Amino acid sequence: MKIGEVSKQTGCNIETIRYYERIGVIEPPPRKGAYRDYGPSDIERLRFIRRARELGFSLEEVQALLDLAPRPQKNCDRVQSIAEQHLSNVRTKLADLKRMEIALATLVKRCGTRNHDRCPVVESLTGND
Amino acid sequence: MKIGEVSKQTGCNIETIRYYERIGVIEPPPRKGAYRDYGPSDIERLRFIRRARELGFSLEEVQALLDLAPRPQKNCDRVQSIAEQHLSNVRTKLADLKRMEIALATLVKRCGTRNHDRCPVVESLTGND
DNA sequence: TCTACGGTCTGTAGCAACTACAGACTCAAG
DNA sequence: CTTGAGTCTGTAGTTGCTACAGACCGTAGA
Repeated sequence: MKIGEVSKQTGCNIETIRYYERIGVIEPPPRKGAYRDYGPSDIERLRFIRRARELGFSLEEVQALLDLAPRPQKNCDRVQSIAEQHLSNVRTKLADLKRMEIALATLVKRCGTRNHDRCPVVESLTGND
Repeated sequence: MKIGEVSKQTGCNIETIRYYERIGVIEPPPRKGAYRDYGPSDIERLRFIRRARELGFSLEEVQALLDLAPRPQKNCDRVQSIAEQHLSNVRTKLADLKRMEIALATLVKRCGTRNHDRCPVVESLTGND
């Protein structure tokens, strides 16, 4: 199976797949002639990576999960702790973003009311504190 | 005023200030001898940048805001539209993160209950869809 | 005046996680 | 045998910094 097909089946784009190979997240597949020749297990692995990335795991975390995945029962605790750590990071980011959203929404709203001589966005960014 | 002092007063670190100069977000200040010599308006500008960055504006957006800021009344509409656009991006990210959080929390929770032969995190990332 | 020392200078390289080429090559179909 | 789509390698760009190395500057104390 050639890389274009793999790309279609996994949703990873071609450059990304080669990139993963380069940095060691996936193994270099054998070659059929000059072309990389992928098998079903490569598809699985790439799908795993893709799902994990969609959940916001870093490639480093993905790598760790991939190393633990072959013996899930044995490594469940460690997998859980990676996931928990990541969840807590996500929650931090979420809180940050929420604060940003509130601040921005306030600004934009003040723009709408037009009870001002000056631009409230510029004013607030210029700030005097 | 030397760069170290500016760094303290603005919260931008020294390398970052020089970086902003390099990419043209701030003007190169005059030199006193070999050293950059900043004035109060540089402090203001850097504080503006810092606040905007904290609200998640990209440097490109910050640049645009800085260009518009000197005539706030005239450019209020454009400032508003940058802010609105950004707010909408923030809301998109917020929604994405929220989805991630829910998915992760579900996984981690299933880990906790231990009603499983296999690791639910690995299972779900491996997936069969 | 010499010297030590902290701050500053320039220039470059690194980070994450891709993405985007250029320019060469391959391989199957017509 | 040629065409053309797909693939190959290698390198550079993206964003917003951060982290050096190695040189230099300027001032305070001896």
